[in-house]
Amino acid sequence: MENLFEDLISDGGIFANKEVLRPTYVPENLPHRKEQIKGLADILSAALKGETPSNILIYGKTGTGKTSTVKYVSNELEEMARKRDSNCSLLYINSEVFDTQYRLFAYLARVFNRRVPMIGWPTDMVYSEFKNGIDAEKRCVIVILDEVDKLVSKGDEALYNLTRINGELKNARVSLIGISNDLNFTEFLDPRVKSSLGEEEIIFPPYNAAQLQDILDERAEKAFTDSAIDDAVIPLCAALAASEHGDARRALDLLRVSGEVAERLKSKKVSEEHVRLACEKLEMNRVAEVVKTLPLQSKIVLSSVLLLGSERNKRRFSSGEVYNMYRRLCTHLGMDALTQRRVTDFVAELDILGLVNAVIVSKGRYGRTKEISLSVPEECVQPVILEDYKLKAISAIRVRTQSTL
DNA sequence: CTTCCACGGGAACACTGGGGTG
DNA sequence: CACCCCAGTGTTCCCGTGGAAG
Repeated sequence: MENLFEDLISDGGIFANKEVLRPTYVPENLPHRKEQIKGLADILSAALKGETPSNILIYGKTGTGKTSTVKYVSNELEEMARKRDSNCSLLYINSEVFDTQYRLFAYLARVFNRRVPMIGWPTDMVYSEFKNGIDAEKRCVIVILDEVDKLVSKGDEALYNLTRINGELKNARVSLIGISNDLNFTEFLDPRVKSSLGEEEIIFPPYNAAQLQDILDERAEKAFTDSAIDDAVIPLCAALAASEHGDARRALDLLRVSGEVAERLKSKKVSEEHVRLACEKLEMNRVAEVVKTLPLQSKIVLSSVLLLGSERNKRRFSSGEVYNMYRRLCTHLGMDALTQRRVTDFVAELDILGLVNAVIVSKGRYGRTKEISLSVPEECVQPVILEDYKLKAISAIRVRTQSTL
């Protein structure tokens, strides 16, 4: 009797090491980023000489290698610091996780062995705990704030304090590296913060198709077994990703999923067809993932658009229609409806997430609305929404409205 | 030019989960 | 223990505004 897993683990030998294709993997060679690596290293080398490096601001869209580059350079720097016995450390902080002033300082204070609760204290107290903690010995600390725009969206006080902290320290020195997806985010900053944080700027331009191809080639070498992929596969992945803002992460995902698809289809080789399937699958997953993590109210708003779509034979609806349907849904579900104002915010969010398309149109004499339409296939959204146990009752509405047609 | 309706910015408020103090 | 302080989040309230049909 053959074991159930026999087939599944004796892979067709497509992958040699799949980890290489994961976004968290930091390669030892980053193609087409020589300039940025050198720039970063030049600035940070000051830390090894016992000076304080300038603050750095790093710009670039998603998947342009910002995080990988910074991590790579940090590793090198830390290694050298260890060799030379200089007290210099780097702290990587994802500002999406520590997205408020309080949380950021509380985390930093904890890193320097101060006991600080994650909520409850006045912020200035947390701040001075952190300050005392870091100043306890002579050292140089480089704080890396990834996705720094997320932190700024809730006020720039945190950054303001961080950029001024050196003036209050006796022993330690702090420099900052801010990483941002948004090229314009400094516009909302206090000018003092802006000039201090942006002492040095490094830009990561999107990769073009040829560069993406180099990246993929390099990784594919390690990830796949010999001649497991068709010659056309990598150029295709590169081209598809390049058409979407040159996102290397996406290109790598595409390549990995293509391989997985081929594996599942028991194919010996990854072909162009597999890439196309992978592309669809990724898009489906993306939508499903986004919908799943939506807040409850937002799901209801989305359902309203969905229901309107199945009730009338239209695709675009005015915000009034959507809001009415939303109220109906809420009463049906036995929950309190939010105000129209609030719902417009949800619609705007859904718009940004790309689940819905909303355009402001002025109907002259008859005022102004947003025309809202679903911008992803219905069958991607519907099942995911019904997964939410609080929204099960929606399926009942659906049946009823259809039978009244 | 008026008129209409929802858009969307901003202030205010409510609530939560934690602190310290007497 | 009761009580008030604090940051953070989600919400409502208020209101000025845009812009084409009438």
